[in-house]
Amino acid sequence: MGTVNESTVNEGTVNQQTVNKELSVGEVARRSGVAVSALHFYESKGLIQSRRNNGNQRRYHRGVLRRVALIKVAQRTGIPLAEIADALNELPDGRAPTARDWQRLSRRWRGDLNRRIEQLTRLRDQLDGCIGCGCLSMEACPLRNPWDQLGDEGPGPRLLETD
Amino acid sequence: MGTVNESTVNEGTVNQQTVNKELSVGEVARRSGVAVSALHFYESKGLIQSRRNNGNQRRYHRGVLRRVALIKVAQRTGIPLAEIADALNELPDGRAPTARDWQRLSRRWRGDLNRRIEQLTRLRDQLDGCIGCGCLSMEACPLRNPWDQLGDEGPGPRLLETD
DNA sequence: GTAAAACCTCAACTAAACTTGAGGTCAAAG
DNA sequence: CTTTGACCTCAAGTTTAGTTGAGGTTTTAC
Repeated sequence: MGTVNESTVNEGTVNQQTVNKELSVGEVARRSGVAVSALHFYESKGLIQSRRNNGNQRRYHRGVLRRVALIKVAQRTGIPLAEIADALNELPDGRAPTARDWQRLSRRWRGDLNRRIEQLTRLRDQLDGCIGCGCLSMEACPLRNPWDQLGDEGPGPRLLETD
Repeated sequence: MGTVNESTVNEGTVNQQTVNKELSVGEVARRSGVAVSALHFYESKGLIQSRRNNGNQRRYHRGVLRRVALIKVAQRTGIPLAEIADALNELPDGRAPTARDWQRLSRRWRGDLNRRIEQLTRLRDQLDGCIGCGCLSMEACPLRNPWDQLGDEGPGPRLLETD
């Protein structure tokens, strides 16, 4: 064993470049714009999966491209890999994810993204007035103060910060 | 030498809690919400300065509170410490920074912040449509594709990503 | 059939932004 | 005056997100 050409194993009668062809790690890297080492890394963190061919090389289902795409998108929104992994692991295990599955993820992250955008927007709106005018004192300035989250009653004004 | 009480050295006739009093690292930590170790760290990176008293303990000018405030604000906008340090080092060296000085910093960071907000907003606007509808393929989806920056002509559409 | 390109594993390194700990000094309170 | 808490320095550890390199195997191309 070990000398059988993969294409003999994997392909039926169809052309090489067809839908069913599995992807090598290099191909995924090229097509996704993510380094091979990063793909290895993602796999080690459970973000993507691969099967191995006869020679122990990774072979990816085409769906991995979408997963990687999603990972990158989520990262751009500022979500850490661990959370992305959690979310991805809630995708159905056996079957390929449906549009509805992707939508659920999308909604989940959209919330985070919205919160992040709001936070930054609030920050921006205060930046001029606040730093500019010189009111940026530790106790009085809404831009400042570490009690970012509402709830535990920190001293001082978090009027704008946390509304 | 070494036994003189600091208050003898530093204070005039005025009450302890007055304007001129220098702050210990612990006080700065408490008032700024930043850990002592972080203040040490900031100092090592040139973000803040202190003088030392007789016993080699740090004593801070009150202005440090504003600097720390600014550092935290800038960090929230996603600016790395090294860049914050650069910006802060452009503040006047001898005199205390004026409102105008702070404004200059403010403007500088406001730009970054705006760009970041725009990026995230664009991302959000595409997230539903794009992930939701299932168009998230490596080649065609504007959410995806690594050529984030316009300029070098990557293959494929970056219409929405980079406009 | 051989050489180059691609892959494999595993360990170690990088960078940012700090934190923790050890071992020792200083200062404020009783 | 002594104890306790605040400080000091310096080295090492932590987390996130990977990259780099050594040493070895597989695939692909001529």
